[in-house]
Amino acid sequence: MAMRVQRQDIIDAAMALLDDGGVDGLTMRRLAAALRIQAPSLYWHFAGKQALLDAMADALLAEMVLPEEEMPWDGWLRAVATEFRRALKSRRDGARVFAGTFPALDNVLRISDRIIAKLRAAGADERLAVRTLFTVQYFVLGFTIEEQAATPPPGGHGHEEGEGVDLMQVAQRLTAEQAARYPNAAITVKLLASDDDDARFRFGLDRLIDGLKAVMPS
Amino acid sequence: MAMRVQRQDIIDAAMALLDDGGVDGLTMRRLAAALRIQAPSLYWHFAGKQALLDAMADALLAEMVLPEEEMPWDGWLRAVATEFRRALKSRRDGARVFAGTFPALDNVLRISDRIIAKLRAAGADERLAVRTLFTVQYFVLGFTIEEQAATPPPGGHGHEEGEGVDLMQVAQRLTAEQAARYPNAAITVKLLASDDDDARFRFGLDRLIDGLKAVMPS
DNA sequence: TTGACAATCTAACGGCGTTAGATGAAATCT
DNA sequence: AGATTTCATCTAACGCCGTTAGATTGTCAA
Repeated sequence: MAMRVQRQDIIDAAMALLDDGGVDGLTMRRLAAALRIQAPSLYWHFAGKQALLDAMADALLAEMVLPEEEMPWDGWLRAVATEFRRALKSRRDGARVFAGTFPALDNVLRISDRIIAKLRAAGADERLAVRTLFTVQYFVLGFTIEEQAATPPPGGHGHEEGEGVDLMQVAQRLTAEQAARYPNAAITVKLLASDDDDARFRFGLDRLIDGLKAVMPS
Repeated sequence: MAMRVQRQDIIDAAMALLDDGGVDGLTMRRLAAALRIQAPSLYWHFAGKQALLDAMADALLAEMVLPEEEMPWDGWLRAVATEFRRALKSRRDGARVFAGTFPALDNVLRISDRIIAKLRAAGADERLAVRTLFTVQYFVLGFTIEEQAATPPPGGHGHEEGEGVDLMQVAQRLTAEQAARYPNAAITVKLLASDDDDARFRFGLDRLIDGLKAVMPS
């Protein structure tokens, strides 16, 4: 007699399933099992798996809180980008889920709209505003995908040795020959593994926004 | 009696299969069929599909030609980034293939090494050089993934109506309600569909490198 | 000739997304 | 109250997928 499943229940369960198992462990059958129904029943609520993933991507953005309206555009944009990364990281493989979609869903539209409005209010024309939006988005998305692809240093309470790339392991597996031939690359891997992700993110974002400042009319 | 298949033959065939069918159409069975062998035979040459994809990602970079050594670092880096995008776009879904790997393979190491060397020669310390490298890489990768996810405007000789997102179609499917509530977002989709990809890429890349210039010692 | 090794084969396992069509439960209408 | 529609689920199955186990072939060296 269990209560019937609603669309939002499915999204919630899918998010939970995403957190353990990652996107590769998220299957329609497992999702159905978690909801105590059979897999084909999901297709009454969603046209297919992609539609579910689109809804999940949109749900990720629902958690975003936009900064106050009064800030100057550059600080505001930096805050939005930081919040975007936070939202993507709130679920395992969140960035990969988002990157695989092109959803014209409510939250995506809502946030895009706000960003464009802010930039236009700061004096940008349509094209500059749109290009700025997407440039920042590409950076954040690319950064976060790779950030989530690396298994966190051993602190991460229970990482199950599943998927993900262990940077330290990569560094050690470089053959002596490779390390000798490409010494800078060898250093890169080691340094990347020890660098602070938040600081790295801030570095790139600040460079980008610095560059954008130079072409904004204000 | 047909000649036995070599590792490189498999990579070549996989690249060809990637161009029609995309990454979703690239299966071990189809790849084997194209080579006139059975699917399990592939596992003698590659440990698994991921190893094949890693090799493909590395092969994408093999086509990169680095600019002359004498350029100033900023122009040189811009040229490398442009060439990186070109290499990713040389095959359908190339950016997605590359993004799904973390290969410590020869071409990746070789090119990383050259970039770090160039930045260090320009006065950057290790950390600045590494952060610069990855910041640019994230932008290019993010940009190109989304660029390749959009089906090109009707010019693209035979695009088979397969996967990919048609921006014009997205724009038209926005409900009147959505367009009314998020007018800036509606404009965004239309403008994005009509903007020139090369110019958009140059815009973001130039802003990024401008921002980097401000923190390079030189 | 005999062995070793490289490269392929057949057969199968378990899992996947998805479809077709029947079945039940709840709300709505007459 | 009974009939009908709509919502939500079910069973059964199809055609793929990546991958493994283990037998079999071809080729070259000792």
